[in-house]
Amino acid sequence: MDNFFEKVWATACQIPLGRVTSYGAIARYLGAARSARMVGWAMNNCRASEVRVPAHRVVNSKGLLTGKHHFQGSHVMEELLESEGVRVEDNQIVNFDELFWDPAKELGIH
DNA sequence: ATAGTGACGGCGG
DNA sequence: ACCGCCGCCACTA
Repeated sequence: MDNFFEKVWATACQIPLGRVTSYGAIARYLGAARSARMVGWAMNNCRASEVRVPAHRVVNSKGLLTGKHHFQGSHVMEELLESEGVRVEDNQIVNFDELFWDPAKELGIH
């Protein structure tokens, strides 16, 4: 439907395995710096997408898994991250600053 | 049409 | 460094 959602999904799909990013980073990359919440909404709507979106690699700026409740299970998000080598401790990604992947920095500033 | 809410983020106290 | 308030945008009651 809306191209914005597809952009968010496409950006999320660019996240390398074992790396993570934040809603705000994606929002900035898409030129909608003040619409971080919309990115979250797009993630919520990603189930409508025909493409599998690694929404578990997207967290808030603090590396907190605030959206895990929206997954099928309450701890699926953690296990997915753990299976990719990302250490999660009490809804908090360990070494978040080191695992952080900025699309604007890696893919180029829009 | 107005008000409240939310997978966020930045700024001020 | 921690806590709280405000701004943003789309959706729902």
